[in-house]
Amino acid sequence: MTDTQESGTRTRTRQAIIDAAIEVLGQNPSATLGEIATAANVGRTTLHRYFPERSDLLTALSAEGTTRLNRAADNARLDEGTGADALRRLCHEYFELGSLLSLIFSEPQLIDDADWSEQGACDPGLSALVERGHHDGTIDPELPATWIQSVLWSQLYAGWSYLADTRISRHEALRLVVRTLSGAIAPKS
Amino acid sequence: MTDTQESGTRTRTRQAIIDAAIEVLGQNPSATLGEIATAANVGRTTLHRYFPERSDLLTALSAEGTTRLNRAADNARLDEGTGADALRRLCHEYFELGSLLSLIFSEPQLIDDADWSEQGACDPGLSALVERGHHDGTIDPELPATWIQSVLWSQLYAGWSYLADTRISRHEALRLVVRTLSGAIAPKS
DNA sequence: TTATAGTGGAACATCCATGTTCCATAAGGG
DNA sequence: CCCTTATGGAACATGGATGTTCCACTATAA
Repeated sequence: MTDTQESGTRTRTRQAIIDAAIEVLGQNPSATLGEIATAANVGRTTLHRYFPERSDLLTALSAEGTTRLNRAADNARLDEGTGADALRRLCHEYFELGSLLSLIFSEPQLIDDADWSEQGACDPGLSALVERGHHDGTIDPELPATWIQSVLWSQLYAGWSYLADTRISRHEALRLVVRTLSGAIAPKS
Repeated sequence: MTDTQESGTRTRTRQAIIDAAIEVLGQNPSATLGEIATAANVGRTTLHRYFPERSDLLTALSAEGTTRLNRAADNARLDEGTGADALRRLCHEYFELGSLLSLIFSEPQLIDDADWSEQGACDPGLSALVERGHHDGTIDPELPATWIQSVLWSQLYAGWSYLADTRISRHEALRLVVRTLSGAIAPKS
């Protein structure tokens, strides 16, 4: 490697741009590079200096998104407790991702690791979690893991939008999400 | 009025463009007018003849969407039976809207009647339905109507996407949606 | 068949996001 | 303090979507 290192200033600027991009693109996926630069308190020239093409920025967003997603999953300790409890923990962790939720939801192809996402597949950790839930009786056995993944994400997105649109507190929004998600996956009597 | 009438041919062409626009924009909200024209089997020139500007087409889509939405709500007979049953019927009807679901979900401002949507409000029919469900014990009283509306739409969207992404049948997708939605709104024991 | 309504393609102008270059200036490390 | 690094603005080029005009072609009705 020639220059694996980057100045502290550059690292900070780069991160500011990525953060701003997540916020802005999360609200409006077709936002302009100019808007992103403004949100990052940076000139459009500077943005191009770090990410020559729009696709370069998207690639960086993909990496950042994957990192945050994995960190959240780690924090949720998916292999502990019942399936339903693990899913609720994952829901809590993911909810903290904020605008990244909207971005991933509206531009799924940005993340979709080549790993899973192969037509009908899904996150392996989630898949195992659901399977466990099917057996320990905390997750409706009629619901496949892929569908539960869809429900989880759509509920998270709904909750985040709800939080943005109403006067509700973050805590209350999360409570609603977890409550409806819990009911959705619960085995039917 | 001078010419409230339009030739049969023109009416058909106009409708073909609107239908195509719903399909195409439902899949990709930033689709080109050229793509829409192609999908409608119509020249781009013709499209401009009916809708001089893009905004004119969007206005027409708004009207068409509202019409279909209202028709679906009528078919669901929201004032009959328990709140939960009425909501399930509405879910069935809305699911039939197909690509319109995606379009409304990704471009909510297209529909948002000035009527409701006023920060924290929602469809009055739905609101009444939920209130009824709160009292007849079929809908979790902790869930406000606005949140239930969010859940309904996000579930519908999830189900429609799921249908598009997997090899599942339309009927099976709807079954999953109704099943999870029913659990989500059910009063907790 | 003739006249009219409806259509589609080609060519053109325009706008806007994108990407590039250049330069003056500000910031930070030595 | 000085020199390198980093930045932001202005100006310009480019490409794609949009909107317009014009004309030839087709179908339909009289």
